[in-house]
Amino acid sequence: MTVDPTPIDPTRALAPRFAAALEAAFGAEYRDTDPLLQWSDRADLQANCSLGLAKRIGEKNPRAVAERLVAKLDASDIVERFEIAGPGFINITIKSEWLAAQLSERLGDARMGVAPTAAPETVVIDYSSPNVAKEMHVGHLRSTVIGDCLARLLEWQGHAVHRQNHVGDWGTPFGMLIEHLLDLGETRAIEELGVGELNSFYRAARVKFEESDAFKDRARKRVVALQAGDQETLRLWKILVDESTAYFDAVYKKLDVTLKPSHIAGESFYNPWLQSVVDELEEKKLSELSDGAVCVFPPGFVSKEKKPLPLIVRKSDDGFGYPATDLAAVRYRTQTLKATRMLYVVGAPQAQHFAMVFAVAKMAGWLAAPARAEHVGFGSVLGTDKQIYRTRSGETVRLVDLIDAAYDRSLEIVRENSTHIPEDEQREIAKAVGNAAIKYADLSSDRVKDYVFDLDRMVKPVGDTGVYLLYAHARSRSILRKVEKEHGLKAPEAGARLLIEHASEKRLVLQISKLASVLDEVTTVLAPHKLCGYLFDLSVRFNDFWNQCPVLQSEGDTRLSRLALVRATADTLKLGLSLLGISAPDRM
RNA sequence: GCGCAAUUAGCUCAGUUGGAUAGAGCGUCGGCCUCCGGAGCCGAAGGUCACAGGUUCGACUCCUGUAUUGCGCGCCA
Repeated sequence: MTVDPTPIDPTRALAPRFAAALEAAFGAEYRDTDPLLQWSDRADLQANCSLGLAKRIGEKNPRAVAERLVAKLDASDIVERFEIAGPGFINITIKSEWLAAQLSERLGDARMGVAPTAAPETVVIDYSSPNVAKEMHVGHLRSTVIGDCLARLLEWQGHAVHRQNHVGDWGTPFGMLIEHLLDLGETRAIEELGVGELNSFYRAARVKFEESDAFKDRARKRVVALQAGDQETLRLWKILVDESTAYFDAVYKKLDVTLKPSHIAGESFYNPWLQSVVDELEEKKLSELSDGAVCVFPPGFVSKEKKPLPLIVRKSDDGFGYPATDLAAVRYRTQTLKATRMLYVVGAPQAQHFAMVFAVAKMAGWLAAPARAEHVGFGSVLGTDKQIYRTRSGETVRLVDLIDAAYDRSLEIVRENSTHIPEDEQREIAKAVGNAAIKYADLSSDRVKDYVFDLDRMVKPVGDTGVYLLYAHARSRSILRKVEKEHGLKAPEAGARLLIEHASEKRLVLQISKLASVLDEVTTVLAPHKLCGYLFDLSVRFNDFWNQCPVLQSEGDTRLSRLALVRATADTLKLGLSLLGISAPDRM
């Protein structure tokens, strides 16, 4: 006995019925016409295809087209009634019994009836990418949160996901960083880095570099030694990398992010292949020498005065720039990791850079169908003054300070509202609340736009916030706990009888039924904010149901049925939140 | 100068492939506790979808132009 992999979603269940009706009414060539099924605020669903069809058929009256279509529709098991409205919209009311049966079958399923993808891929997600010996700041927040969400989603759908943390662990700054480390002494340097004092470490090195010619000279020589593979220099470099890795790991744990040290494949990782990238480009006659630098001029990219825009693969001083590293990474990911989909979760300003890298990679044959790469760009984090988010003194904000601030505010709120919960559990809840606040605020608006970071707003337990969703979830769990304790009733399992009687119950179940198609859309267009919107709507409908349909006070089949709805809601919220990277406590 | 993106209610944001009356949240005002958790719910006020043209049965959505803002544009990553 296998569970029907067809999702509960009535738009999917109806799609083949429409295809058949379109063929019956207008001929085989109309079978594949999109019925344009949409969720509707005037009915449960609406189909908008009649208006376009009328034109194609040459029928003047779209209402007549709708009538012919409805006459051929065989869906009485799913649909209670079709109504033709306005110029020819088909409004659809779904049978409550059908919805109930669909949901009942999937009750208690860990995937809420959503089947894994039929076409699993190997997906590389490049995200977070902090710099070694440098503080993580708000700029890393978005990449980390968005990338981690996409990684969870795609993995859950059944894809093989490779998380790739492309940390900045190579390049000229390491000359001055290593020399500064030597000045401090290894022990003290490790101490400083160990407690996360990366800002002051980096800044001190920078100041010396700018103020002292002697230091600058040492730094330059050190860079040469590093690139030449000098053992002692590499050992010192490794100290910086290891200390930073431990620091990043602590931040990820704090933020509840799935990145681990093993996911790090930084710039240095690609060093062995940089020359061969250049060689291969030269062999394929794709590159040319321009002012002493090895450049590729991908077609379609022009700078000022219509000059072709180069991707500088090797600089005139023979050093490799980041384009070389990025190209080596593309080649590694398609050829070694066998990725067919690559996501680069990097700020929107780098759109042109990635467009050029991908174009060159295609020219070189490193990025060929079915493999494709997508730059998952995102906007800047702004302060409430609409300027780039900074501290009052104008410095960039440390990511850890931000997380801590959210945690502190959350703890205040939890202490105020959850006096019945012991203190150690309050702290755990506050961690979840703080992370929910930060992540939901980041994920809930269209990622490509800038967003305003407003801690006061995001930790509020009211409104469209992560905390509101956690509360809805905790309320639902509270009922399930209570009914078990007071009445000895367990949460209903698959097959339980569901009675959808009240309008708010139907609205709730319809919302639950959308999960599969929402998740599909979210991973297709890489838009976590659509999942946020879905979960917010679900919470609103649940709270409405809560107010209108008493569970514990009801009896018999009604109570069991409502319990099932509570369980389905709780499970859906928990699942959806977990895919966003947010953990939902059972009580708060 | 060229290119990319953005512009929707006082504020922060949604708006599906071009579909009916452009939706939420916050804030404001007014209601709902003999009721499972009030961190909740319901209602009201609030809009020339930046502006001007165009495409069509129909435009927040597509096209052109203008304005404003942000970001890119050969050896920093």
